[in-house]
Amino acid sequence: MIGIRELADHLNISIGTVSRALNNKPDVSAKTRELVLGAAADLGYVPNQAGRLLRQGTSNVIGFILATDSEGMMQGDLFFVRVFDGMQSVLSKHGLDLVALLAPSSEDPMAYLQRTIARQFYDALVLSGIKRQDPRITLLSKNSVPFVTLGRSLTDAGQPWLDLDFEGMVRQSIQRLARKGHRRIALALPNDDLNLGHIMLETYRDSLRKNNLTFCPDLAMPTLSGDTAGRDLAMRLVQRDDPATAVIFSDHILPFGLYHGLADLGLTPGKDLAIIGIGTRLSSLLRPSLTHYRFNLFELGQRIAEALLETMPRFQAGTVAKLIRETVAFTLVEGDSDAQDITPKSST
Amino acid sequence: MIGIRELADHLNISIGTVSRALNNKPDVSAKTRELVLGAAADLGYVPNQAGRLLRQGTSNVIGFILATDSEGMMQGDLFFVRVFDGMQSVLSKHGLDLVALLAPSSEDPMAYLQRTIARQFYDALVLSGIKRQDPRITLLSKNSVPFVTLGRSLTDAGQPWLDLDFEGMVRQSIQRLARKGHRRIALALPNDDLNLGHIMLETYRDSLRKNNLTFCPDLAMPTLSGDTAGRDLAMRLVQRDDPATAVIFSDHILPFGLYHGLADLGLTPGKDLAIIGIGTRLSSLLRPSLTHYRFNLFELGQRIAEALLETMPRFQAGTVAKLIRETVAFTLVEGDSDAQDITPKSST
DNA sequence: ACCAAAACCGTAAACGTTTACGGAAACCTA
DNA sequence: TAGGTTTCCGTAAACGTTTACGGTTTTGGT
Repeated sequence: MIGIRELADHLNISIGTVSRALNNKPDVSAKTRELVLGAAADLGYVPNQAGRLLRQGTSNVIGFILATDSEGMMQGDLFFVRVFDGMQSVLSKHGLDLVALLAPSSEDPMAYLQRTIARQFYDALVLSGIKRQDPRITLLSKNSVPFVTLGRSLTDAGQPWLDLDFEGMVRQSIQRLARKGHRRIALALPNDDLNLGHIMLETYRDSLRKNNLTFCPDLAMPTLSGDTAGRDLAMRLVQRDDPATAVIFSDHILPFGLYHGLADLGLTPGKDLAIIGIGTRLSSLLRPSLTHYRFNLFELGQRIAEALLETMPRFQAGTVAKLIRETVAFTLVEGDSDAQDITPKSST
Repeated sequence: MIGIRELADHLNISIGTVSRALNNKPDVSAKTRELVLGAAADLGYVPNQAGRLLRQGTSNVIGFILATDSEGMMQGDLFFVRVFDGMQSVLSKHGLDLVALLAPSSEDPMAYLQRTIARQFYDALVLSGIKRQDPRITLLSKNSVPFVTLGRSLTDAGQPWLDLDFEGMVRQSIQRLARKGHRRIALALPNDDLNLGHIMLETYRDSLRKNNLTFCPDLAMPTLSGDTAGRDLAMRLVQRDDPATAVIFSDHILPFGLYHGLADLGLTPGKDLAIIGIGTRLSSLLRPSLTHYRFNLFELGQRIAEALLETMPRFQAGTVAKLIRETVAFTLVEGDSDAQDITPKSST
């Protein structure tokens, strides 16, 4: 492993000049610059990151802190892959690398984060699995670590955030369902300490009102995530005096369980219960086909990366940083799971 | 952010002593050690990793290089989460951290790896998505980076490897199927440049022979991964002169498409075609229930971590390193998808 | 040909650690 | 108490890089 010293000796040149040549600094002639770059390529020189990090306090590495929920199950599963790709497509243009940090399920998230930022390994961080109240945000802010959150929180440190447009999803779903005559539309809510649930609930109430539907508290149903949750939910939706005729959800695993829960009850999705919510590639495998929303995760990743760059002092040269806070749009994949119109015929 | 210098000044002590106290080195009295540790905790001192890395060339960080296949889709999806957790449960005991490296889909894997090891950020690496011939292995070996592969390869640098027991899976599946009268057992093979496919194929041939079944080349079927592949496969299996009566697979997504492919043809899994292969939690959602094998991923992670430690000079004090090369066992989850006995009745 | 300015380059300090080395103090033994 | 041993601690060098500073050479204008 060759260092800048050897490279300099090899060219009979000082290490200062070599460094300047490599880093596109001025005060070095075009000729020697070429020479240096050539030799660097030939000898396979790569700057040692430790030395650089120590000297200028910057590592060119961004950390993406993945949330692991209480069951030790990564939130999102196959969700993040495209997001990463999108981020990297932007970051690599600026010489930045991206790594994923998996908090051990055995360790307290705050302790882990503390340790991580104290190490000073990462130039910036992305926080996911944002809680409604999230002390991690204030911790990062206090230590003035550049960061972006994937998700919104009541804890606000003025940081940029990106999020998926769950409001839009709920609003549009309710409109679709209302138009087809649904009056009893249920909402499957995620873990209560995630802000997501609150956002959805609020949109749900508001949107019901706008469609002249009455809000019924027991139709806003807290739901576990995971494979068995869907079956449970199926029971809770239809085995009651006033069954729901439709359900909206935000967990892409849920419909799998839901479908089978209905099947066990002898019911058919889209006929006995309208189903609509967030999906992935996998969702296309359901029959009857699931009406669901997909997000452009690659684009989301790109946007996160851009927001990150804005937070890093290094990239704010001249231009005043604008605070990126936005939700990314979704596209509807129409299926049969909410196709049926159940409006009572006016002429009997 | 406080450094060792400040810590030393605060105690009117030299930085050398402070460093020794913190690192459990001898040559420091019990009294001052306590003092130092106390002050460090009070002032929230955490050693700067850059300085340490530069001085002693070790970062306490392990990199897990995740494979991204040609479609830019992470191989494994929700597969790796438990593996990570298992690794961390071991690594954290030795003060090591784990990060996941996602190779950008736009970059050549070799170039990425080259860059990564040149940076000298990681004390050891884990390689996944191992190819039958894998130049990455020789690259790491040449640069004498401690590493472990998750998967076997023909390219052998004497490194430790861990793998799932696909041989066992295939062997046991064939036994089960043969016992129930199946004569035409198909095998869904993954991407040809993965070693996995060759291993499976070899076991398949061998195992057929041992069960007095004839090997029929057109039943060893190359299969894409992804959601549509299952549907295609369904066609190819049954719409032919001599349909297969059973199929074995190693891709946990496949059965979802397979089930629907069969449904479209008016056929029922377990009745018209026996299905058995690798599964995950999600697999339990299929109906009729899927007979599948699950691996203890947490344990696999632990084992990988142990193998890693063996490769790191730091942890080889005294004991001679043993080369860990093993497959982890699986457990069978019995379902209905291969339950039916199709042995022709001898008495009509 | 002379001087000022510009262009280029070398020297050395600095980043925060760890650790080899030597010295001072304390302890033990005779 | 003298000498030797142990225990403890401070000093300074080293890791590989960037960068401020000053010096030398070249350039360009008169």
